[in-house]
Amino acid sequence: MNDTATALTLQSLVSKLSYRATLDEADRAAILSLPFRTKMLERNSFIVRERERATHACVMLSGYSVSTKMVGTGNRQIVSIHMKGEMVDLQNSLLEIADHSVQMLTASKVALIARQDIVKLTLDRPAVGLAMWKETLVNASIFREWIANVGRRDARARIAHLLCEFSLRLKVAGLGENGEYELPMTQEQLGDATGLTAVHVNRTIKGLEHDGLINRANPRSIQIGDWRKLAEVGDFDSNYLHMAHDEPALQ
Amino acid sequence: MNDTATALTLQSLVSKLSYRATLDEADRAAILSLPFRTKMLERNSFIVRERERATHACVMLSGYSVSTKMVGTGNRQIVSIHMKGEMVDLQNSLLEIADHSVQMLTASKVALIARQDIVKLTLDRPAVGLAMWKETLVNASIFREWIANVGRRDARARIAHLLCEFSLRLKVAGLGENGEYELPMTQEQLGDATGLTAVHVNRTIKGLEHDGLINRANPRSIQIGDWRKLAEVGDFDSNYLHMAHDEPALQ
DNA sequence: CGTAGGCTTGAAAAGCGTCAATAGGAGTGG
DNA sequence: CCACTCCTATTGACGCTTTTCAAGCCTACG
Repeated sequence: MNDTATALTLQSLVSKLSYRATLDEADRAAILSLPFRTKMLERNSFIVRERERATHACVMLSGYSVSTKMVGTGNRQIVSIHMKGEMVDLQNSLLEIADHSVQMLTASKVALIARQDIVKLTLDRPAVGLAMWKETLVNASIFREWIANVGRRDARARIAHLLCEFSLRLKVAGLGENGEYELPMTQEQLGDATGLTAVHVNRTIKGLEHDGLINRANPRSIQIGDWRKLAEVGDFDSNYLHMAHDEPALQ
Repeated sequence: MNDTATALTLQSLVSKLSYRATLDEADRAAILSLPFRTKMLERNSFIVRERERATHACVMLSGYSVSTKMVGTGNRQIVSIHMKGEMVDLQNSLLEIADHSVQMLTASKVALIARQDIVKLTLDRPAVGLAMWKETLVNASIFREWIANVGRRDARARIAHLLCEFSLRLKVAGLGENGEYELPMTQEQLGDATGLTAVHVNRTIKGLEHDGLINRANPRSIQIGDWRKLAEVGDFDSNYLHMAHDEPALQ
């Protein structure tokens, strides 16, 4: 399972965890030697569904996925989006009963890691445990920002904020440059992420475009026309992403 | 500093961490011997403010506090509430620059623990690290539910949901019985937690009262008249709190 | 070339916010 | 103990943002 090809597979996880924590050689080696299996998942397929028992965490190797929750009225709320290199579903697997679903936005390749191997790694290499814990804390910080976004900003600011967040996170993931990127979601999904309807998302995006804050060659390709203004409209401050102070994406 | 009186101070933290994780005697002893100092904080005072450098985590020994974020328009969003026995501000202290403020709702006693002592404890006793990590994961789960609450439920459901959450959490903390408890916040603060205005919170609560879902001897004392209906209106399912299956509060 | 999913637009309704005024209660100082 | 003040709760009228419903369009893909 861990042949040369796949020995590099978890390198993206090592990089991710090294970003905010100090890991020594033994720590890195322990991560790379985690037992895992890769899996190709189709668009719209689920890694786990709310209320199911989750047994594996997974690392996104390509594509995008979202964490979602359904509410009583049948509406859906997207609570986070996951990109290449990110660990998904630690929450569900460590806490056993899933409190949310994880669904692919695009066809994606993932590496599955069993719950007990994560626990064992944490106990054997506490520095790695601390690093994963910090990742969880950063995710929690993003959740807090999303609560504020959905709770206290109007539609225009919510969308602008999300576009700014995407811009930075995609840049860090190597999926966009100069404020130019492909939106990873439909307008309906943008609505699910911002607590708006698809109709109103549409009107709001067109409004931002009309005002020159963004340009769109087609509905999904975003080019930020005026970062400063967009960030102002979206009340965006990258602090909550807890990126390194010398992060190139922040320059 | 750790005399007999204060040796029991962190017992509430031991209990909290033992709730979802397995800790042996050495683990418990290590937690109890954490260096700390206690502090009495006034109502409305801050433990830490957004963008400041946080150096200490703290354990709530009495009273209530909230984590808040300000948005551009001057509005405030409460992103979580903290009760007796809970660890606050791990996020801020481990990640260094605070992404939110923590403010007392009531006069409260807290125990302050230095960041480096938490890190050291994690590295020395990885099982304790795992336990604290799990607490962070549960908090993250609550954040996700709040995103869904604020994003996809109407005012009536939001308030009903929050009242249900309070009921369970206060019962677990020993601060309420039979769906009867004192609301730890004003209607303005309820609005900040649910993304509504104080005026609309007032109308909504009165609506719930009018329909017999709750009773109020005075504005702050809540008695849930019909738990089942209130939970239905609030689309409340306690799964996201990740309580033990045999938790008495769930019976 | 036909179909389905996503995008766009309009009109009307609903929910919630804003503004404004009043009332109640707890704490403070005289 | 009373008067005063501040904070919180309550209520009404009005307006605006966002939703809902409905229809048409575009584009990728079979």
